[in-house]
Amino acid sequence: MNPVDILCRNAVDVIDRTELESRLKEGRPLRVKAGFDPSAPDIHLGHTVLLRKLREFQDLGHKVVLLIGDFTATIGDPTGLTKTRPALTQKEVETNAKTYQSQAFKILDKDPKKIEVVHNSDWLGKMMLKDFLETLGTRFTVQQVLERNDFEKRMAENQPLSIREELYPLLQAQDSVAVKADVELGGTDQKFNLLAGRDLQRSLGLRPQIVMTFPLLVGLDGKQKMSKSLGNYIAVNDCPKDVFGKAMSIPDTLMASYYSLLTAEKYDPSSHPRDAKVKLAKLLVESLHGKKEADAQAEEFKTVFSNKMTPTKIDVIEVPKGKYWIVDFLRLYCGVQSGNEARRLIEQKAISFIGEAGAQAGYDSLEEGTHVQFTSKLVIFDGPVQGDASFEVPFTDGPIVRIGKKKYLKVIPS
RNA sequence: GGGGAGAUACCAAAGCGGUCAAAUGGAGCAGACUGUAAAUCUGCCGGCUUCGCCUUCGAAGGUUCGAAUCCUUCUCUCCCCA
Repeated sequence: MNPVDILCRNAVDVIDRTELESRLKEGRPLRVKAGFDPSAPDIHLGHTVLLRKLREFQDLGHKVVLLIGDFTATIGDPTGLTKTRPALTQKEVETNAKTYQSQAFKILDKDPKKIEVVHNSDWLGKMMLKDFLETLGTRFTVQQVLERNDFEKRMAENQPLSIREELYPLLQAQDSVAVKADVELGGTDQKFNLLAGRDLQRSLGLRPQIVMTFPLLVGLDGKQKMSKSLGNYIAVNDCPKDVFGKAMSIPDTLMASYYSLLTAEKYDPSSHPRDAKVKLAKLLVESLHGKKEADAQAEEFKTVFSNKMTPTKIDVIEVPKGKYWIVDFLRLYCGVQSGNEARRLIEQKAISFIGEAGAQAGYDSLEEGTHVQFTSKLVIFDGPVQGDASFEVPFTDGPIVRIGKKKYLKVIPS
């Protein structure tokens, strides 16, 4: 494949492709900009679609300008939102910005010749109101900005739209001028902002950047774009187990797009959906945590879900010696939100104690998989243990508490 | 500056004096089933050692035996006119 085809793979818009071709022929490293607003502490696979593309540019010898939008994050990109985005404090932004960079480097090439990390507070933070009004304020009209799809939508739905949000695209455009971008990448929802950069450069007599947009990765729910705030994401920093598990939970219909946007492999629609998904999950774990983890997770998944066996690695909880009422026990040590939540789980037979019983009263005769049942006032174990809502810690060998299908906790007396 | 509409649980949205811990949908959790933690179906979904009690319906006061529902002030949002 020639470089242009590689770079344009998966792209939705390339404005303009012939320009891109001719600029690639100039034989110098192009400055390829992509901006990320550190609005949440971690980045997810949705971001990696762009990061992977940036990496392709790097591999072809170009220079990535990774723009951390620490200034714009305090504004809040209104893209795709139907309501005002809460602005972050300077401090939150700073913390997030740090983690962003290290996470982005999981995908990007760290060679200083191939990357430049910049923060837009360096120029936007210093911009005087006068400069702003003269440079940006005269080059865009309100109508142009309001053309934007989501602004239009918000107006139509009588949702608030703050002036600050409205100015966001202008700031992003200014970023392109500041970093002298040859190319800027973004999600399809960024098209307007990216084009604003192109317009501004042109109107300032600079070479307009080439704009490339890429599909938004659909989140785990199969409906909305992957985003932190919707909770439908796989984070770059998720542990291997979560990456694998979350990947397995995507709807089948998403597999083709995940394959093409997140892996180098091709999706084979004729293969068994489960196998295809296992392969996908492995590839994703591998890209973030390495091959070894990927294989291990695949094995583990088979054990726990396909063969319905107890997982090999279980989180351990330390519980001080003493007697516990089962509801308190779940709430205090097992991460159950409230007493009512614990009751519900018990009623729904979601709680079981697995393992060799110790000699202590309360659960000594529990069989493997015994259910703990809750009736109006008393907690009654299914087995021979009667009417007592409590049980003892320590155990000679603590039981494994199983909550639902997924969560296992090994109790260790402390 | 003038006039109108609105603020309900994680989100959306009913309710408009007691039967409201608050309909319904989505999200979430659990269960059944399956090809997986897909899909589908079922149950749960403020808190509390729970036949009961406590705290919630923008905020603060007030009317009433009783308020998410009525009144007053305040805060915020939207629409129309200027």
